Amino acid sequence: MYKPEEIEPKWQKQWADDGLYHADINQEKPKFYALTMLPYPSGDLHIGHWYAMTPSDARARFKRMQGYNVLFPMGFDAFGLPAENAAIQRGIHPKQWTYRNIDNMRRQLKSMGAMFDWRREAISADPSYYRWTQWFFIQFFKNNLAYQKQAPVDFCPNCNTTLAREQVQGEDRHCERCGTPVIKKNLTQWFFRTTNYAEELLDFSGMDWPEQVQTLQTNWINRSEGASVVFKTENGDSIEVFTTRPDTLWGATFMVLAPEHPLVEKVTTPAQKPAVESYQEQAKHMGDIQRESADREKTGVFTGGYAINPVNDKKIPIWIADYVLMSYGTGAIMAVPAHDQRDFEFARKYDLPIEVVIQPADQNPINPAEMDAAVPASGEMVNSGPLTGTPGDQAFDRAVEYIAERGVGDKSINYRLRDWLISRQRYWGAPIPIIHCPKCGAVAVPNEDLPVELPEDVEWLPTGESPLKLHPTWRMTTCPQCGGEAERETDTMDTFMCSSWYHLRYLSPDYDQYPFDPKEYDYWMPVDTYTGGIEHATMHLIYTRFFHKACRDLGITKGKEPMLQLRNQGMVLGEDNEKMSKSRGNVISPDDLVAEYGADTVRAYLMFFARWELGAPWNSSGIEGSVRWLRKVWYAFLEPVKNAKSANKDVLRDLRRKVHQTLQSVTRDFENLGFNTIVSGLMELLNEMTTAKSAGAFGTDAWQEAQSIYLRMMAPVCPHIAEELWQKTGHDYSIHTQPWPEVDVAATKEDEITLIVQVNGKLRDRITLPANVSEEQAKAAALDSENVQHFMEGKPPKKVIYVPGRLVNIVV
RNA sequence: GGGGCAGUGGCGGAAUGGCAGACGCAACGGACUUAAAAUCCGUCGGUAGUAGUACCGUGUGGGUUCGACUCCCACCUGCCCUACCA
Repeated sequence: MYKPEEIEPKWQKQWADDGLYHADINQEKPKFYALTMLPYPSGDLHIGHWYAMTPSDARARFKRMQGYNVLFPMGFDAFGLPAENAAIQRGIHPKQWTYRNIDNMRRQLKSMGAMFDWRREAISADPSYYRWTQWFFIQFFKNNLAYQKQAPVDFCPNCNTTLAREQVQGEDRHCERCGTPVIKKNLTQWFFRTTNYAEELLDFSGMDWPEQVQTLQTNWINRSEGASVVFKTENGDSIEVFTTRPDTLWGATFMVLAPEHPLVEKVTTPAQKPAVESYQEQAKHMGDIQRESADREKTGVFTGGYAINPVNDKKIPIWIADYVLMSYGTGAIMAVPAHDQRDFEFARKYDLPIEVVIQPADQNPINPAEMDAAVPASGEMVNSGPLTGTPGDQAFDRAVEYIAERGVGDKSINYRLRDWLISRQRYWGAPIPIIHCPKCGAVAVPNEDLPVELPEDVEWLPTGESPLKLHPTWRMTTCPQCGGEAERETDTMDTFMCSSWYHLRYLSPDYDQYPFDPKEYDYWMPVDTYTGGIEHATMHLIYTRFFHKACRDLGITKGKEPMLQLRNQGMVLGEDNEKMSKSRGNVISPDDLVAEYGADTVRAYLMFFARWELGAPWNSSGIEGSVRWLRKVWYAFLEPVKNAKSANKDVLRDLRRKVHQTLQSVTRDFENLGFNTIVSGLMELLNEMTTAKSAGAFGTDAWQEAQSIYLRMMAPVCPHIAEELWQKTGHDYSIHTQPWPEVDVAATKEDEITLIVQVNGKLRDRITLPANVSEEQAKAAALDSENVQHFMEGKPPKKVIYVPGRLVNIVV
């Protein structure tokens, strides 16, 4: 009887006692760093965690059997808001809540039978971990990669904290964590200079990452080429604008500033002041959702001020309007109503002049008075002073040259990517290691004082405000520079900061001289295969790339990228085809499944039931297929067949062929992470083996070989039953240290082939021929076929196509 | 508005441009059983036919090719990302 409840705990204990999955530096072997995104300790391991981790584990095991020294670590992304919510709602300290969950989840992870090297576990909420998170912050701070600025930032009123731009999602601009629509607040916050790396982050060369992730990141960074041009106001202030159409500069008939633009106050005339201020007030109170909706009618107010168009010295009015956003470009635009739809609408509404300066070749001369929409196409420059007559394909470059020569602007590249806002007004995170001194300003906490530990004696108010702000003593300290009274920064870091470098902490979680042991780094990095959900495409995966590159420039890390190959798994939906959630009651619990079927069955089913990168709805009866498979394997290998015949040579040769053909395809599928066809290939081979067994193959040399190869192919998928059967069939412990079997190419060759015969591309017959048949013989045999002749209707063949080993196609 | 991904039986899915539907689930028929479960055997895209077999069939319409689920173009549907981005 196959009893997973007995064999699984037994082998898990044995493997742990023997340190079977310990990965240590070994210069003799090629290394392989397999990494799967670490879980947040929310309380229970979800079937989605299993779906993400099991195939990654199987792939890591396969690599190990191939002879690689494989590192496959696990840890916990342990800081974050749910812990604090538990504190507020249930009165449990976040630390207690988190570490209790970690204990439970570690137990659940162990029930998977994965090859995690638990000695390398890292928990981001441990002071020994966040000490280095803080150290990284200080390196960034000292090298001008971390800075403070006041800006209108996104704030989640439910989570009571600011968010990075990436963490605001969807049309309604909601919080990534809780779904509440965010609001804008003007606050002083800490940022990392991710924009310094915008250009480099667009370079995916040498990386084996899914196209989709590259596209998502490329779109997110959104590089646009144009020019920056400086306009002067009448009293000499500069207003810089960014434009992608410098060739339309002569058509700029007004300027628009964002309502929050710092120059608004200066350019506004006393007469316009009341109108401007009331518009600013209105813009401030309007939600971003309304404000950024493109179909809203454009509104704005004249400031009374004027600017000079630097190419033609024309005096043009300065307006403010909320369709110009302070957060993109310079927060100011030159408006070219003839060639930009937004500016056109605005000009028509407020009766501002429209000047045509581009004439596309395929259109009739444009008359501004009759236009009902802007003409955004490129074309010959007209009414453009010295550049009039410049053809469309040269217009951009000539215009840029012209403004550069006159010193009023230059070519410029703009990105939508923003600097990463890392301040969080929360308790349960790594404190930002800064001391604010009234004399010295923001001063980094000295290295010897790290970590800045979170105080444990804290209280939560129902408001959700950070207890660090309210703590009676923690906040008060002295300035490391002048020794005077000073205050600690009370904001903590975005948890994405912790997860930007966890792959480095795994290398040496106990090392206390540096974030990682350089020897370990040199051996293991970079990560060879990284797996996780695609939802991190524009968050974690951008942050961690930025982090690596920034650290590289500081001499901390090496190489272009931290993760060479990336693969994304899909999502397991509930049986009702909806996202699993407690409120829907469609949650599948891995603990229940393991109790009912055993871990190997769950692993096999998760790898089999869907294309990994797509995911699929769960199917409770589908798992029966995996149950039957393992039961059949058990009996096929252990029970001798009753009244056995003796197998003939054909049976054994066919068996060997199928075994080695399967080995070929399974090896390829493991390499390419094609997990569903690994399992289906093994099922198919088992069916063949069962047939061979009843034909008397059991116990023969060919059978022994088949069995040995089968169990080794199965070992990465179902490690427990494979180990048990390996032992029971007389092999030495452990199957997981065995080499991956080698394909006997000669054995895979068919000695007979079935040629399909087509007439005009339609299947008309199948003929069986010796594998070494010549082209002439094959064609002759095909033409000889009765059915083929029937469909040729007596016509002579015009052409006969022969694909060796596959088909003959007769064209008549 | 811009960009991306996907569309194959009742379901999940398979198929280096070459036999569409491997493998599995469900369903149906049968064997074993007093019965059920388990197990085993068989059927399982549609239409016509007792059958051999024929015709149709991979979202729709075109194209390339001796040959298209696969490559190209257009469209439809669904999902995801993004968006007054200057």
